Amino acid sequence: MKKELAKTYDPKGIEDRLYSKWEEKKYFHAEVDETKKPFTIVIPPPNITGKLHMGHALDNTMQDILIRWKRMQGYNALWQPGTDHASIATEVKIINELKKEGIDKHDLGRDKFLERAWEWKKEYGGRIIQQLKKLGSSCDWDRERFTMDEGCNKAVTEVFIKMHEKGYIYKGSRIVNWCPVCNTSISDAEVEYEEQAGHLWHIKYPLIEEDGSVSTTKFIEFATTRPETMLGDSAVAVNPDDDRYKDMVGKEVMLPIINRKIPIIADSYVDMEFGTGVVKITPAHDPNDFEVGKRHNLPEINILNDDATINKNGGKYEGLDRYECRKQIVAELDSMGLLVRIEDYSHNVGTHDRCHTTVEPMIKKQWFVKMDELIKPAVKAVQDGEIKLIPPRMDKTYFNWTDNIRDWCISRQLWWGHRIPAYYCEDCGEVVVGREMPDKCPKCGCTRFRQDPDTLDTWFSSALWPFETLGWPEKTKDLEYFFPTDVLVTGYDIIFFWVIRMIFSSYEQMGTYPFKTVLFHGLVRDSQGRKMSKSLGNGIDPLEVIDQYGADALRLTLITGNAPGNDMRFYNERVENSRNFANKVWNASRFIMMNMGENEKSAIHQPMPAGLEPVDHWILSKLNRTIKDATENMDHFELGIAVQKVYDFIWDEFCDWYIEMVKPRLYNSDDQTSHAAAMWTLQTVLINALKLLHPYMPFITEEIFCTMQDEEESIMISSWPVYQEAWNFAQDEKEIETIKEAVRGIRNVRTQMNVAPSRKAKVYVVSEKQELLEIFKTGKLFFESLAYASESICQMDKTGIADDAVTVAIPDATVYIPFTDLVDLSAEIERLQKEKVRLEGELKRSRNMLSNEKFISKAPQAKIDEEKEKQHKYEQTYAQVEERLAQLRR
RNA sequence: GGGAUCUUAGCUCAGCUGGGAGAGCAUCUGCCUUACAAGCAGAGGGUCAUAGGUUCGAGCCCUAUAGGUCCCACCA
Repeated sequence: MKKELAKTYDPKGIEDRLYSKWEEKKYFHAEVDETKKPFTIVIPPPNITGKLHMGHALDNTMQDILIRWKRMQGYNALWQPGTDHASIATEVKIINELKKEGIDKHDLGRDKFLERAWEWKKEYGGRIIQQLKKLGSSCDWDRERFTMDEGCNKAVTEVFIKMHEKGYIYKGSRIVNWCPVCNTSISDAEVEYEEQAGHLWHIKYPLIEEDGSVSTTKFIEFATTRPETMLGDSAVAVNPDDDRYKDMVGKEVMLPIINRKIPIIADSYVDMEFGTGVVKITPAHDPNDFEVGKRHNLPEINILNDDATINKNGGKYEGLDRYECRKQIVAELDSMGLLVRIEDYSHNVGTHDRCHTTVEPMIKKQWFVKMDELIKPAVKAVQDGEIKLIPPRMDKTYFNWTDNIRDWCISRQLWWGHRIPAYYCEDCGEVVVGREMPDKCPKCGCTRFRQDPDTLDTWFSSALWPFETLGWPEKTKDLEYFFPTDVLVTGYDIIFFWVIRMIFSSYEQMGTYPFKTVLFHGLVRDSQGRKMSKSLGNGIDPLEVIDQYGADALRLTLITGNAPGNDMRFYNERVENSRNFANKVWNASRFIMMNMGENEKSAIHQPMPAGLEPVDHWILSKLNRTIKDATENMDHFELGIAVQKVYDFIWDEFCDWYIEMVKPRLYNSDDQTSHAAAMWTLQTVLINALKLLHPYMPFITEEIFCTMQDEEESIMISSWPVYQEAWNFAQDEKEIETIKEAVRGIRNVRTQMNVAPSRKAKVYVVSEKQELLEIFKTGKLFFESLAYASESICQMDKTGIADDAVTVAIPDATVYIPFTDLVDLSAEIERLQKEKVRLEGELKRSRNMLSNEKFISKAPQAKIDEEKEKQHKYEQTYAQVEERLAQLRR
């Protein structure tokens, strides 16, 4: 069979065609099959707001590699895909879209808003899926899910109810991070701290005298970064061990402006070293103060509305924005003589990671998940190694989270998301958690209910992803067969958001952990090591890279030279190298196909023919080792190392040596046996190498595989190569390495002596070891061709070799090349004489220069040194040339 | 403040359990040799951050120092 390939590999057209073929043939689809072992990966669902970025490309390439590899190994491989509703991210997008149309979300109303959101989902939800397909992802698209589809909604409701029944979900009053712009509470993890220049206002409050009057002489001084919160102060605190204030504890101060008497309390939270050692306590607007307030039973006075304007508790300041209020309060305190001084102060301010508004700590009624019990099995899983994190150092990050776990605030004041299945009795306020609106109130018997307006944190549904996608809460066959999944591939940045929550949710609901291994990757950064971001405009669009270089090149680039969990830099030169490699593979294949006879059957299922030569054994042996090593590396999730080995094998061993070595045999049709052996080996090695490469570069390998042979219809369902003893030829391997040494040595000599490529020399291999000479004799043809030798003569001693022969030492042997073979004697003498004259000229010039007093005294030292060095070099070369000339004239 | 991680060739990075210092790009020198110039053959270039220690032996283990990055917490 003889087929032609184009001269360079052009991925355009090929990729889409092959992907359609795979989809049509249902290769990605997995069904329960008890005769096979399952291998399951569940995709980290990309946001429906999303466009494929480099992080996705990396994440999904890694998953696809694992899935394709396991599929080839005979596993029933399922890659479960889907998308995430991403509540706040999507809601913000839609709000912005509405804003452009001049519509406010509240004017639109909840139902209409949700209609818009679903339209959004319909329009953009599929976009990223198309992009994943471009990458070559072999997901089972028949099973595509969405975190807010009916099944997931059922799962979420079920989990909420069960956890509520068990007491893990409760409604509580807590300080939450409140975003006044998004009008919602946000989790700790969504708060970004920014260093901001601010001020420290030193303020004093007057003490209350014994007789109840406000002192005009005694004050207590403290510092604050947020003077406006004084409106909600309910105490002033000092450290109980602080001698300076010991006698003041228990007394009261007068809160100015508001004119409220508040106590001076002692609490160890106060740091004596900081400022004056006094802190004002505002339980409703500071998390620490909240805790202090709880300990001392202080009133929690909320002074802010949800939009961060002052509420009625702020008295005359009601209605003002928090910053405007700050200004006015400072001014008023100043006018009262209570402002001591203002200090510049830079401190960390919490901001909302989506809109960068400064978050406001506020007391709110929210739904929480109690974490202390739930987290225990999640800790144990990693401690006991039941879940392996790769790289293992991620354990530390993991435990860092679990050790400092706080209850999880799961309610969000958003519309787009799973609505909380809690209902409030309109009459008595009784809370009923259930699958649907209750008929009547269990407490007062009335029938009027309203559902909790809040939705759940988007991670609540993501936490159930590994089992809800397989049918839970129904008891499905899929669930029984494919769950728990095998590997989770994700970025280390969402260990807490997602990984931990999946682990405890799965353990709680399923009684088992959701996966056995978590493979982490790092961030893809730009060429300068910066995060790729929209605001910097330094993002590289994976789709553009695919368009320019092909998906295979992109995939290879993302995997090569990167270790698990490490960040990587991305730049085009690296992609070019990958593209070049693709082209290399393409051309090697093209070469092999060009040499296949018109009606020659491919070697794919042919047994090893007789007459294989040592070179053939050598490359089979090398292939065998590559199969073993690469597979072992993949077993350990060392994808970068594995593919590097395949790359090196293909380029360095197969292309640069083996193909060159067999060329003489291919071009010479006299020896049919030798020719056939070479052809079989070429094809066998290529096909196996393609298979090793397929998970990394699925398109090009498939295209070549299908062009080359008709016996199998796709490489992606072919079998993964297996190491076999029959392909182990340690002796031949060693021998060929010796020949390579010799060839390299000869090439070196030729380069150093500047011998024209067209000039062929006689080569003598001299060794006392008869076996070694035999090896050179067997490899005669290719040895001569690689060493540019006209003839190679193997002998045990130096008889007949001229004295002027150039020597190349290799282990156990010496190679001699007659000098006159390499260089034309008279021409060389002529060249050397010319060189001698030139050097004499240079030396004269240099000597003149260095003996010139003006030059020595005025030129910069560097210049002089440089000239001296030059002179030295000339002198050396001159001596060499003279010696060489004398030698040649003899 | 706590933690993690990094510091290896000019650049970007591999280097798995301690024993050969490596790749790609860049540079220099030859080659358009009938698979590939997106290529071939060669070359130069590194006290593996610094200082100690453990070891027969350290890029790899330990301690300290310096610098970079990231995460967490956060003091009014």
